[in-house]
Amino acid sequence: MNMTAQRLMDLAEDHIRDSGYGGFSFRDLAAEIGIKSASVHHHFPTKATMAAAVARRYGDRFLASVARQSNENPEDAIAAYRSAFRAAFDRDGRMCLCGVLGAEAGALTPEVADVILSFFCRCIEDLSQRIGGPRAKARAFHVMATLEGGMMLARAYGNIEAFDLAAADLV
Amino acid sequence: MNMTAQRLMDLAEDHIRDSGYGGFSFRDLAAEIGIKSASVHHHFPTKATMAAAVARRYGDRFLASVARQSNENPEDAIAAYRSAFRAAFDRDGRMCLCGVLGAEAGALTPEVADVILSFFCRCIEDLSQRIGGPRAKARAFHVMATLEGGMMLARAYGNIEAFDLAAADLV
DNA sequence: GTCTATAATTTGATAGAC
DNA sequence: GTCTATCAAATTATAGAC
Repeated sequence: MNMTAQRLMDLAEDHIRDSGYGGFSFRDLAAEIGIKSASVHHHFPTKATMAAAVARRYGDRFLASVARQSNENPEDAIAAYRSAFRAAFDRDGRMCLCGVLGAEAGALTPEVADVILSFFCRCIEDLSQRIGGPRAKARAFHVMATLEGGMMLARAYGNIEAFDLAAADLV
Repeated sequence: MNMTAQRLMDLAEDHIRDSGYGGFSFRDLAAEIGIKSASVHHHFPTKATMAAAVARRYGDRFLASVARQSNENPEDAIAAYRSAFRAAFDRDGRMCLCGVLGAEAGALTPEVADVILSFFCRCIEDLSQRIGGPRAKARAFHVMATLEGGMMLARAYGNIEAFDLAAADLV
């Protein structure tokens, strides 16, 4: 993966997090780094392929980031996920890439939908194991839903306070 | 508002709930009821105007639906919201229209974004009053975030069980 | 209220030269 | 790896007849 492909993925990631799958075009991305749209096809054969690659990289990075957090007890695991999502939103006011695409599920090719589903499965599996106990699975679903929904509300309000209010009492 | 306009709004609502703002076109809607796209412009001047009208009607109907539920205590209010969203998802496997558009916030015109924000404000104001107590506002944000995120997860999983797990412990 | 016709733009994608 | 050139299709929108 060379530098141009990485810059293209960076831009696509920003656009998707801001406006969804329809929020970027090969022409726009190309113009933003000073090349032509035909050159983008050299790095990614189709738009769906590129979106899948971006979502895969996003998921890998996110999981790696929460894995670096401490893991003493269930509260730590939940806090790690909350702070990872919060930091991203605080940085640029955009929400979770997989959350945006998950909401648009009907517009996705199976290739992209698989990556999105995989992201949620991996998060919930990881959270479940770290939370533990008889209600681990339900608690993991609850945490992911609240954090994704909290980012959605913060997007609509244009204010991270909505996320903080929504996620304050997460247990 | 005549019957053709209502049928067009019904179709647009389904498409948006499935695939977002980019998930419908005037041509598609027109074809689905057997007219031409130029005729759609007679009922709605622009696509953004139509999306705003659809979102407004969706919000009015949703608020009216939860208002009809009993309101004895905070648990009743939360249950009313949960069952209203759940019933819609169970009916056709699609999520909340305002949730989808909220996630795509960057792609919306100010006109549409205003309606989406208004929906969440109205829900949270209503929930807050019915929940009551010192933590009412935070609890309302938490409930809305969990339900919207729960629908997003159910969309990604293609299974309402994800919603039920996420929302099971809502208080 | 619906139609035909069409404008103007954007989009995803390809062929082939350098 | 990037370019020029181009295609085929889709999209939003408008003008004006019926």
